[in-house]
Amino acid sequence: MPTVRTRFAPSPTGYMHIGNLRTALYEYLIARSQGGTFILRIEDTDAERFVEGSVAAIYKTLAMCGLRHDEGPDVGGPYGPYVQSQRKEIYLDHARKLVAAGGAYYCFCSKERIDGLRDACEARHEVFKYDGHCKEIPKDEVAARIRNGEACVVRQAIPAGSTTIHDELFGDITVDHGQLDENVLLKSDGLPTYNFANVVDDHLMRITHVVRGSEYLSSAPKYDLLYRAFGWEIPSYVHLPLIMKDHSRKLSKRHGDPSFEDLIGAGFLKDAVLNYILLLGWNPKDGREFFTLDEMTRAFSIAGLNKSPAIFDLEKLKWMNGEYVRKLNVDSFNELARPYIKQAIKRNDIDLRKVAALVQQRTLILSDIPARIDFIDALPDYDRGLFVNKKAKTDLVNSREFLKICREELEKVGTWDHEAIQKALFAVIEGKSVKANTFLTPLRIALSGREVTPGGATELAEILGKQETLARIQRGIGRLSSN
RNA sequence: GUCCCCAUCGACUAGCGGUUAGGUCACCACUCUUUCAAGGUGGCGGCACGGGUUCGAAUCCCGUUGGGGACGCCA
Repeated sequence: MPTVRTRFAPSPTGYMHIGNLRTALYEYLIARSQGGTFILRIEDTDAERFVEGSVAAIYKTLAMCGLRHDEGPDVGGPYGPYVQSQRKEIYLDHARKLVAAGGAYYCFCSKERIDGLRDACEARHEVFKYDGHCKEIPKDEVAARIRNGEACVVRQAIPAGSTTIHDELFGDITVDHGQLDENVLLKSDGLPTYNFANVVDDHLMRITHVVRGSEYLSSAPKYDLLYRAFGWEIPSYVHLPLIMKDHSRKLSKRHGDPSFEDLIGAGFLKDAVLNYILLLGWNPKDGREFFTLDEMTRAFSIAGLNKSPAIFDLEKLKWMNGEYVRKLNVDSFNELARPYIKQAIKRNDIDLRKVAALVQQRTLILSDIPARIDFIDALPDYDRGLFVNKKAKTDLVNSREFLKICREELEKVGTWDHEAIQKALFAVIEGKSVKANTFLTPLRIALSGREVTPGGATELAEILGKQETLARIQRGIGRLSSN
């Protein structure tokens, strides 16, 4: 059995879409799970849609996600070049061979004529198909017209009959050739269309598993016809279900849906994103949900792929991201969260590592961090109504009393660390037969001006420092004393 | 419109003739707690519909409905 070879073949037309990344991931996994080879090929045959910088984005994303390719434009390989715009001669040569073999023919129809045909069809509510106008031009006339420099394209010749393709996921699908259009394979600029370049390259690069989105499923019979006309072996097809925004719309940048770059920019972890999209169309059958790339490679099989489209659920991604954030070791989290923490905290007397330790346990996405901790920099204005909490059994009166006790006790604390603060306050709590919650809530409110905070009262006090803590307590007492 | 594909809780899914239809997210309740999270416990909620086949259908077949995809000198 030949080794499995898959390829990721993106067009450099913009950012990395979630659907693209998932396709790349599955292609990588199909290859690696069977000890195979993963290839990167750039499909840049449409000069008009080329976007500067998108090839760099492709490299960056693949590298970031650990989807290392064995062959590609940047790393080379035995079947290069791996950029389609550099393979022009190869396509031209193969187009000639295909014409000679009867699988294609030259077409001299102008774009205007085709457009006219298309418009007429549309007016009659019919599906446009090329009318075969140039199909029967004699060979010597074709040669003469080409010699004269007349513009032409190469079209696929579709014989009568029907084709049954085999897909690893969808099984056998039979299509009558009457449904198939004789599409352009080689454009008048000499560059191939996807239909042609894909077949030629996949064959020449020895791709064993052609993995792509299910939007290509209905044109697969045309590719089979091409392989056959060349006398080539047909590869295995794996058409993947689409990723949807909701029941009726594809996930797409146009609708404002996030790209991979967007998600990373919003504070999602790449491991979480990769793990989440793994599960959008594939499952391990044993209920496991968390996978490192290595674990994915070991667990993956085509049998676990799903046929129906999956809706991208940002809520579940957030949950999963939170799980990943919590599992991060302290140093990694520190490094990742530091920019977000600095965004909220400008003071330089705050131990940012301690802030990070608090915030790590309750962060879903990194970009949520600043809003949770900005009270550390400056105490926000707050309503004294915050001191009234039914569950904690606090009200204006006992809050004021407890804050005064806090002030007294904390003033006496020498070395300002968490242990000392806790010791001082809990000594009072134990002596007063009051719940810790009741006693500490007023302090937490006074220190933060917030109902919800990362960390408890003692932890906030430690981070703020003695002076600031006492000042804020004083301010709380002031709030509670005025009428 | 034509052709192709798909169909289990709101979402992701397990199930491949006999299950009280299972898990995860979300939601709700309770619990734990120095707030909120996290954790723990429980709950809500589903086989699109109609025919077959079968002793027995979520599972197999047909149809209906719904949804998606394709129909470019785009990929």
